[in-house]
Amino acid sequence: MGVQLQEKTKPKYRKGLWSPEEDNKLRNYILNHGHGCWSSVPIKAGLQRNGKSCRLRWINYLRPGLKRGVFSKHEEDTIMTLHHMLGNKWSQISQHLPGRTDNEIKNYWHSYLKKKVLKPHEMEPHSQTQHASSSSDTKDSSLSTQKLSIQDPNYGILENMEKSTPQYSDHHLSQNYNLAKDTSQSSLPKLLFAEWLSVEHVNAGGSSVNSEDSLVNGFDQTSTFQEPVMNMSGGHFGEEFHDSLIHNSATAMYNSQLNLPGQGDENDYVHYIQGGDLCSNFTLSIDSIMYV
DNA sequence: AAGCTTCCCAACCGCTCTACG
DNA sequence: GCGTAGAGCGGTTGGGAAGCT
Repeated sequence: MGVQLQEKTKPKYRKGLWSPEEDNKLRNYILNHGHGCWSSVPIKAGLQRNGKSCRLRWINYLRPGLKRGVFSKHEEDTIMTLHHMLGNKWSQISQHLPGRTDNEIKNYWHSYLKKKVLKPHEMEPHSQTQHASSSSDTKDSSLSTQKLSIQDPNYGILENMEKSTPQYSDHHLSQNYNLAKDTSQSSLPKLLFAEWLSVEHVNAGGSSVNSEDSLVNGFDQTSTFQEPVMNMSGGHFGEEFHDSLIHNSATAMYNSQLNLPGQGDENDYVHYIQGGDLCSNFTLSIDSIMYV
């Protein structure tokens, strides 16, 4: 009886944190075969997990193109705006933040933005110069500093390497973050939109990005980050928000000193964005420049 | 130095929705 | 129409790291 009952019980699935070996198994399987039916993935991949757990791990951690790291001011603003409009529709909000998962946004909301909404008068002064920090206490300040050190445009795909081989990330970061450091006195996390530009265009613009960096694990991260493209007509957002996006993007581009044809002042960049020339010429979406 | 507290975030849980037989 | 399985979503939890006393 007892034995029969035991035999009928569901198989014991492993729970808790994923090991690097499990990550590798899952990643390799999905990259080679696709996920298909999630319930069959752990069996075929040789994992002692249930399909749901595999799906979550892939979506929130292993999926190529994930950004991770500190949320930028624009991401933060986007979350605040969309949350005001949509409520706790994290999956919908995440659709407007490429490289961010709903879980990540949800966590960020509960750990930081919610407090910011509740206590705007206390949080505001810090948001001007330290929006990456979760609060004004010392722990969060130090945390933000720590997190800024790993704010890599390719961090999403380098994260595993960074965790297992810190020396790699140190080297990599020192190579690629001079610009981010130089362009911001304010310790704001910045994701340069050069990340989404083709290598030729980036190099032509005076920025140096190793072409190999955009091809990791056989994935073209550049193209990965270009989708989904935000509705430029403003259909997703109010007109005011849309205009501010355009303006902020133009300002960011101006500050980044890209060599765009006919560049002059920030207004030229606004025209590029609004006219669509930028997107067609530089394979750039409005989503990507939001992160500058 | 050690114990306690706080916070972050990865992961789990439970629910709803959809597709299919 | 009903039952079942799979997928997706949002709420919640718990481990661990960091700060505090």
